[in-house]
Amino acid sequence: MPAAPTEKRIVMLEDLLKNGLLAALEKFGVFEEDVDIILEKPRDRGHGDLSTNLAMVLGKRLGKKPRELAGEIAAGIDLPKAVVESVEIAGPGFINFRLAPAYQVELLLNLMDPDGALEDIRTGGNKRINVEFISANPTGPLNVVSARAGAFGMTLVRLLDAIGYDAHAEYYVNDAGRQIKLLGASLRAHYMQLMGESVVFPEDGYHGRYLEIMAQELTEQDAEAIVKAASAFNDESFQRVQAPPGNAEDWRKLPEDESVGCFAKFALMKILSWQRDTCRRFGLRFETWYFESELHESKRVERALDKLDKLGALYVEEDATWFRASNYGDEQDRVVIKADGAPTYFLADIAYHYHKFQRGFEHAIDFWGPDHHGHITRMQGAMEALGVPKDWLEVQILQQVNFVEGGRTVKMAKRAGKFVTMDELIDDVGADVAKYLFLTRKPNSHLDFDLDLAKEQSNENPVFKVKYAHARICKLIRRAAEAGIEPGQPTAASLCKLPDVAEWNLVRELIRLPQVIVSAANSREPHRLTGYIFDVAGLFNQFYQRPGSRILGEDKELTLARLHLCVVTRQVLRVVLELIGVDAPEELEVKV
RNA sequence: GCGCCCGUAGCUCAGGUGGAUAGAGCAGCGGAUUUCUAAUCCGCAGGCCGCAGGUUCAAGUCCUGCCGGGCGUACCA
Repeated sequence: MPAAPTEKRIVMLEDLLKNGLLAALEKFGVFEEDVDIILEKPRDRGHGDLSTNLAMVLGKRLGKKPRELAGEIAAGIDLPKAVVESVEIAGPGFINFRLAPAYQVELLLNLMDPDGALEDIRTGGNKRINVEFISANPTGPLNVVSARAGAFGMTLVRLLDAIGYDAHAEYYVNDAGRQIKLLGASLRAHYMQLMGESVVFPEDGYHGRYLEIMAQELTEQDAEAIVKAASAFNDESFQRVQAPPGNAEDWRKLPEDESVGCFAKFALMKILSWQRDTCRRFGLRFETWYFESELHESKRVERALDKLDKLGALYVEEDATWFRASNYGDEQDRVVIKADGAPTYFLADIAYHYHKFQRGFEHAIDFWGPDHHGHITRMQGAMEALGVPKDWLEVQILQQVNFVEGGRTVKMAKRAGKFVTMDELIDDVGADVAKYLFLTRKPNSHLDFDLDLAKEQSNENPVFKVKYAHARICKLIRRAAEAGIEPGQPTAASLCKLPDVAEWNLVRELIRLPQVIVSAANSREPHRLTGYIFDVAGLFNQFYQRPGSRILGEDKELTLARLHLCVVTRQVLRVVLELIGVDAPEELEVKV
């Protein structure tokens, strides 16, 4: 477990500059402990590669005009020319540093080196982090809201792995409680109706068309077919998914409670198989599918309750048992055992998260919908009460997705059975486009997803621009090979020969990759990745299209240098596309 | 009522720990091009960054109060 410094090479550069500045400050009687030197990347490239506001911060204290002070500091600074090409004064008193091209090239080559920049950012020490996302109720097909969660969760898992954590994707299945009974009763009612019996459809039952279809199937399936369907769940995560004995006719004849249970079991089995397949289609890989029913059977729910009780975090009032959530910042206390003796969902959730902690995860990240944000405080409070470290559970709220079709918002309501399913989305726009578009917005902003636009597959779609840039580079390299030029691994000698501004603009963007990955991971904002490769693709296109100059030209050395730049660009695009789970094609068919 | 999120160009949105002239895509207008696959590139136009105060050398960014929109506020899950 190496205690690697964050972004080693970047830090080295910053230390170099800071030490240089500190040395220059000595004659003003300012020392390290007096000042916090901040180096930042200027927005405007004309202002160099790194910049400090030091003179403005110190101006007042030293009784000097910031701009003059900046000049004096800059004059006294001594830095190796191989790293810093120039130090300039600008604006109200900024000191701007411009990096030497050779140094930028070194950073660029690190991106190609397996032990280079991308290894330097692996600072997580292989700590295990649990990332739970989607966890949709198993009462219907996954809808598009889950698609956004899937795109985010999976990308965050890969990002955390990229910075050296051991991230673990998990899906929590709420296969217990009232809703499952309701699901079973709804399916049973549909089935009975098909068999010519008049039954009252359960109040608050599920009206989705998928249940009618499922009931229809049941009228045709025999016991063997049902068992066969269950056998699709032969992998370890799904051991709990079993077909009920017999066939639908047998279930119908059972006493109502048992009958509903059989129908529920069947519905659960079918729906889980849909959800699992949809996740696979979307490129989501869960290490664990965690079943709520297991929590109840293993008595973890009871044990969590006992533990809370022993710690004095519970009390009884009006026949219900309450958790003292208000002691932990919640507005009020919360019920864990209802007056009728049944545990609440909250209690099961406490047991679930406590077990997650006991399973050895050093940190847990949950993605929740906006309708659950009110639960964060009580959940964290319960963890705190159980002695779990305060920041152990982190909850990310993913704001709602509004689907717009024909200029109007499509309202989705699961119980009303009216929603766009994730499968439909994948069918219509493709998994890659959907993933990319979901990842263009930050998690806590509402997202308007224009279905018409996404389905159009027109050039308005940014994902095509990025894929196209990648394919174009592949084609260029193939072309070069046909002409007898094999670029091989890029070299410093060659890259230093790049003559154009457009090329160096691209270089400067490419070498940001490690920082972009680190910041996207730590801020839990994967949208920085899509923004970044969009910019990389744009800068590549500028380089590619610059007037009167081709990449494959007469001058062998120049051609090689530019091909090397292409190779690094391709590498960067690949790394990021892989992080967001989008394919990087070697070729794209151009649509007219 | 209370809590959370959002308010930036006509539209959809970016704008790490406060920095220099607030950016991009789309839509609009005008160009480039006999392609290394044009799903491209260049230019123009478009902004009281919701409003009002405050903090400071410096505020789209931080603080307070409003206004507007979304969501939540169960002995449901």
